[in-house]
Amino acid sequence: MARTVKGPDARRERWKGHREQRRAEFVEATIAVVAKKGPDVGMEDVAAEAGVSKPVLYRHFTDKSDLYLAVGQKATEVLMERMGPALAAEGSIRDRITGIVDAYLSVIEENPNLYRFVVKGSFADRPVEKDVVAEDKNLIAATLARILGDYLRAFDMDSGGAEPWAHALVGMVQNAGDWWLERQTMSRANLSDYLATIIWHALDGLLRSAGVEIDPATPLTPLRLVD
Amino acid sequence: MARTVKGPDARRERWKGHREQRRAEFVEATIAVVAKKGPDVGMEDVAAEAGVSKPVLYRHFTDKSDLYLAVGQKATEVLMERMGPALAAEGSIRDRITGIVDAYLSVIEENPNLYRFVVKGSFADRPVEKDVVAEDKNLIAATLARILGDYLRAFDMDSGGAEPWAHALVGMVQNAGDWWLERQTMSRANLSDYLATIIWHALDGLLRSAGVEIDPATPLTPLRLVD
DNA sequence: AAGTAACCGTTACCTCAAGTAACACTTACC
DNA sequence: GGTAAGTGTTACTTGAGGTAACGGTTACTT
Repeated sequence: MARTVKGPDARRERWKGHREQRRAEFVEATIAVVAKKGPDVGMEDVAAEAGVSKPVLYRHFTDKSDLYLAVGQKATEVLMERMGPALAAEGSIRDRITGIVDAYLSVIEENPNLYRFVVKGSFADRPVEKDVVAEDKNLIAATLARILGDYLRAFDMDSGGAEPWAHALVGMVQNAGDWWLERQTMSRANLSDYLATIIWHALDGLLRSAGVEIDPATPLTPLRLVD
Repeated sequence: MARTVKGPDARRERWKGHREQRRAEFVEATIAVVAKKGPDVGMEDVAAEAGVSKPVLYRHFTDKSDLYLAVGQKATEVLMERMGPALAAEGSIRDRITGIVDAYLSVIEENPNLYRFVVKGSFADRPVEKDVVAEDKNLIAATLARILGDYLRAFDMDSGGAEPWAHALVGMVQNAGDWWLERQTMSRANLSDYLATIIWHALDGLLRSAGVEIDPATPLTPLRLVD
């Protein structure tokens, strides 16, 4: 009895969650070993950190770039979690922009090696197609583009520029952050403020040129969150 | 007679220029083979393209990253040559910004594989320290920072923001250009205009907040060229 | 109870690109 | 004629990514 109704064989289902969990475990191991030994770790190091030999690792990831990709996604997730509150926060626009930028900077400041691993160590050998960072940046940029587009449409403006805008903003913050991370010649708060100023002025100019006036101190209710 | 005054032995000097020329030759070969076979070429491919075997290549470059670096520098040189005129051009500020951005985009549009090789294929294996792209981006950013700083000082403004500004701008244009290059969903002119708009507004806002008013159509004599 | 589908894990190997050793020949300065 | 630079070759070493082949465990199926 029980289930003679059998789905395709319960032995197959038995592990469903387990595999996911195991992958996550290896991703954690990678992050740990990167934090310890710097961004130039190999598959063997990762396996060792997880207390296991290479083939086991390869049972869960087809490939180095597969692992790297997973790490990148995890990192993006962490990043998003940190930026989410800043995105949704109450307060003036100016302050919210600063908050978002600063959230980003604080994440890379706290995990410099992970950041380098994901951003620099990418491309996992051959295939330029399967770019690891690109995926993550695109995800972030897409999120941003959606938010921007919504706001533009809310003001009855052309939303065609939302995508280039989003990618421009992402690149701007990322590159400035990268520079800052390597030689820290100013405080984080300072940089956040500089970047937020640039963004704010650009945004203000854009709206102004469409005849929309906005006060930097206006709270401007969020249209929607990260979703 | 002649020169019994001997410098350290003329046999050493004899090749001085030659080595430089040879390096340049290999750099050209790399660029050629990358254009032909895509950004994922190995040392053997490069050597073959130059009609020579690997060890010869290694006589002139200590290392893969050494070659990559040289290629990056050459590419940066080309880029600078193309952006130079746009930097120095007469015309309104707005137009000049557009010109500079468009010059950049046109270069990556014409050499997509070289661009990918330099930007993505970087990091030449292990050493994250010796980052290939970073060098070039820093060079460009430094040039920009100098120009910006000079202008800011000319207006008696705090020039401390010039460096972050420069890195922000570089990242912005680079990332937007990257996105555009992969999926060309808008015309180059269109993107140039969007980016120039962002930059112009940011710049305008910065000056405005310091009480300086500037007309986008003002020619604004260049303080100095690339130098 | 026997079979089997999924996992656990190992050691020892293969592969391929980066980089090197060792060797031989050429040119022009000394 | 000696030698310091360069020209070039084939054949090797190295190291990291990735695989083969083996054996053990668990819990579902028959």
